[in-house]
Amino acid sequence: MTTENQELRKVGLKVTLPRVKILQLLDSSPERHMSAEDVYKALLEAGEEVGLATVYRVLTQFEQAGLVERHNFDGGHSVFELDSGEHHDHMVCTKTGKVVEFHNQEIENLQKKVAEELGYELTGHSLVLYGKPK
Amino acid sequence: MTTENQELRKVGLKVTLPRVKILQLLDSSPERHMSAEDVYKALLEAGEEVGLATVYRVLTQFEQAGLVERHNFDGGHSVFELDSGEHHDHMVCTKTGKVVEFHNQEIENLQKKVAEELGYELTGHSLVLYGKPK
DNA sequence: ATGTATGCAAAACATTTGCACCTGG
DNA sequence: CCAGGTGCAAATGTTTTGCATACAT
Repeated sequence: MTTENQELRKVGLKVTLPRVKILQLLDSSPERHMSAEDVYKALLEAGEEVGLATVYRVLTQFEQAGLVERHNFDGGHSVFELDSGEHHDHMVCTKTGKVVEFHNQEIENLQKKVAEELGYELTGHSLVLYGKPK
Repeated sequence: MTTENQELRKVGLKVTLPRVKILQLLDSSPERHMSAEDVYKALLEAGEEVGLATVYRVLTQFEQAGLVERHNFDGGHSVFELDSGEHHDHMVCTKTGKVVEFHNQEIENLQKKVAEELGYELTGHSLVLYGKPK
């Protein structure tokens, strides 16, 4: 029984071919941040027959199950990445579209402080930096 | 000569009815953050005949001219707000959806620092905090 | 077997664009 | 007058959905 199968069962999803293939792909791809289209094309190239609609459905299920995170970067489409369990933010190269992950505890702390000064308990945040290579 | 006309001329845009109306609306609306659809509906309700395509074109021109800022919050559509000249980020109340603006120079500085450590020149960023009232 | 998942095509959105007509300077 | 702006409808790109078929348990 593979790791993927166990992960799927753990979150209450039936073990089906598309789900296993997509999970494997996200796990093994050198590019951690993929759009639904990216996933779809990668599977086709690997000779797997999966419908684009299924890719969307599965990724959404994975998101709800906490297996992946969905990010709405600029550009009109969402990107997905396996939830590593370690929180991080993203920096997007405006030239190549490359996504770099980073974590800065100082920024995290300041966000919490800002929220509290405004009278809120911070429950989440989205931080994306855009820049060009220097 | 109204303030709106002057602003349009200043950025090199012809003074046309749709542009003036949209600028007035953004200036006077109690809700500073509006989608293209919001603007379109508000104008219709005010008895103004403007095409949705024109709203999009005008808002895009305003953005390029620096009159408004476009934000891609979660939810699949962009929201626009008049550029007050003072940069700020947003905190969204997860309970009421209310949007609060804030500015924190320390965070701004850290973002720049992070980008540079990653080898990029920071050209933009998107920071949205989510929280519930305490 | 049987309820769920899938694939396909069509629908649903938000946004953009082509084009004939209208308008501001 | 005439370059540029507008309205409409059609095109676009992304994501969702309806439905008949295929699959997991």
